[in-house]
Amino acid sequence: MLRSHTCGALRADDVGKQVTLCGWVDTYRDHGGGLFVDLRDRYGLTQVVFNPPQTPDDVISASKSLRNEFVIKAVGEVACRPQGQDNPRLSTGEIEVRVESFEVLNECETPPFTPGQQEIPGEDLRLKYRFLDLRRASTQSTLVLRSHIIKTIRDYFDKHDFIDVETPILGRSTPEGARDYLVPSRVHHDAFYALPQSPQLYKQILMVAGYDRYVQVARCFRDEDLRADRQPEFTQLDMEMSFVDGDDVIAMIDGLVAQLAKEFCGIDLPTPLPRMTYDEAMERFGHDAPDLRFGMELIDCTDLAAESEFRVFRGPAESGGRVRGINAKGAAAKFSRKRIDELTEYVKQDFGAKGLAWFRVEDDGKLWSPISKNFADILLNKFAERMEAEPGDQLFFVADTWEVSCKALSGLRRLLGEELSLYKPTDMHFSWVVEFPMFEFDEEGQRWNAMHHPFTAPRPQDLELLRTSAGACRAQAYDLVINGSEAGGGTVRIHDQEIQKQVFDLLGIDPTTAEDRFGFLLDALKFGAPPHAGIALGIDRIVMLFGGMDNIRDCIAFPKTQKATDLMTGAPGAVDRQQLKELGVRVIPLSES
RNA sequence: GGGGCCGUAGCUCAAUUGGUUAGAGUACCGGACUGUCGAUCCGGUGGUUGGGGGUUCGAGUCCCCUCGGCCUCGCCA
Repeated sequence: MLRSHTCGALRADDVGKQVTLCGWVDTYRDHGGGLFVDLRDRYGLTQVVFNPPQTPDDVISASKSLRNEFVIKAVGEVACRPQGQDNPRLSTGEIEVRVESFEVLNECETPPFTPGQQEIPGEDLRLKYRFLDLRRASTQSTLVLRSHIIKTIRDYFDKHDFIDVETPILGRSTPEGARDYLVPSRVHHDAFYALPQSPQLYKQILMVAGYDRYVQVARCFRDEDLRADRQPEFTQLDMEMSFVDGDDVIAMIDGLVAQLAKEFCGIDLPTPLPRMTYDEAMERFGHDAPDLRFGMELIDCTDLAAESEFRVFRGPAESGGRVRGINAKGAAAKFSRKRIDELTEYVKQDFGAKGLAWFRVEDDGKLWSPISKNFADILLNKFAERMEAEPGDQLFFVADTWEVSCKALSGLRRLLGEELSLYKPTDMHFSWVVEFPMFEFDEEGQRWNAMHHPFTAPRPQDLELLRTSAGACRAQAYDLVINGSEAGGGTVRIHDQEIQKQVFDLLGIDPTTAEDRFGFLLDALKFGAPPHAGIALGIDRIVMLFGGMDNIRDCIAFPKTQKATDLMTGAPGAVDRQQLKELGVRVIPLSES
């Protein structure tokens, strides 16, 4: 060991000890006669002092060459700081190390930015020089948090008799779900592996194999466009249980979430966590992962809209659409016409809404709007009553198809919730959304798609609907929602071949295709598959939410940019012609593709 | 593929309606200073305003193309 202590270890108790510290020069203050260095490692900062009489003259003059981010080893005695010169902002602020000798372990070129500086550099620079960015205290504490969260999760499942089984990274492409990352096979011309989107099929196989409680911290890959909370490779806490139903899985995760909340937020979370059906979530919030840190629920006014002469409202109301509104309580003064125009543009551009209607509630309780002349007074009063409008409120309405009204209003609700500070940044809310639809209709392909995946079991009482009305069929599926983010999702799996066949049939997967794609799973189901269910949690998102971050890149050591590149390594990059030849792969020029 | 924001010194930012030699803080270099902790003080280096084209007497500023970063719709569970 080159060091006797870390830079976060020393306290007043250690005064008088001879110590050796190693670390990076976080800042230095040259006083001519002497020099102060804040020496940094991942445990903290300790002030090391190059000053007479403890520090010999030649050592002091040598110390003048120190610069930011030099790596040094300093030997000296721990001393109390002079009276009144404690630094209460440092945990080591009562002491300092008076240097007797030191060694530069490595110099540092003038860095593009320093981890100790006040301003955080642009994200592109941080990603290019990730090794510098990762030296910053805040990124280090995030990765420490991540490590601790994962340890808590692992311990929790270990305590509950789960076993950790690794599954392959090189697997087989399944056209379901997201776009696969492909890896060409050298040995087999014209054949490709796919990186796993999740270990879904393997964990079901493990259930058939009798490993009735499986868990894995699994890296997953999806070749889709990125978002603030989506990376092309990400980490799931994947688990599966046999001889259980959905409630058992939910209860198991409830226990885990309560422990995480206790340990990392200091919250005593009552369990079971609240549950809401998908249908209720869409009706009340317009979203399948509603942010329940605040209210401002969607209120249906379709019946009232149908009574109006206003075509914009009456049209959708009479043609199967919906007219719904949200009430921004007491916020009318905060919405300038310009801001309302921006919000209108937002719902139009992002969700295809035709517009955004709005009313201000006047002091006399009457609704006022540029469009209010289109409504009889008596009808306006009904709207006001339905919306629980009080003077000073601002109402927004979207009149459109059910789908557009959900998307536009939930988007608006999320935006306004943040803008109007309807919750504290430290608030945490955990809940479940359950009973998702089994299928969603793909308008383009004019066919049903699995909402989760094709092995999701329908609710027992909905088995009949598989034949009669697929759209109404609800799944034994459940999503964990934290602060309006989908933090995880799982299902009870089909273990009955007959039901599986029906589902495939509905999805338009014929027996030959099914056999070709999932034959191994169907085989396994024939050989004594126990009832099983499971879930996968998004570790990155959970760390992001627990750490109060708004961006998934900040809790991943080496994340990718929005265009899925790594600015540090330059990945993805061109490869040697010979490599391609071995793989039997030829690149089509961009102009031809 | 669509929409939006951004790109000026190593870094963080400023620059009036399109107007003279593009500034500040910090970093860096040199000097001063015996206790600082965002040290201070004095001096200095540092710019293809992301790149290309255009409009104009004149472009950091306006227009077009392009590259890059971020947010978002589509996509994705």
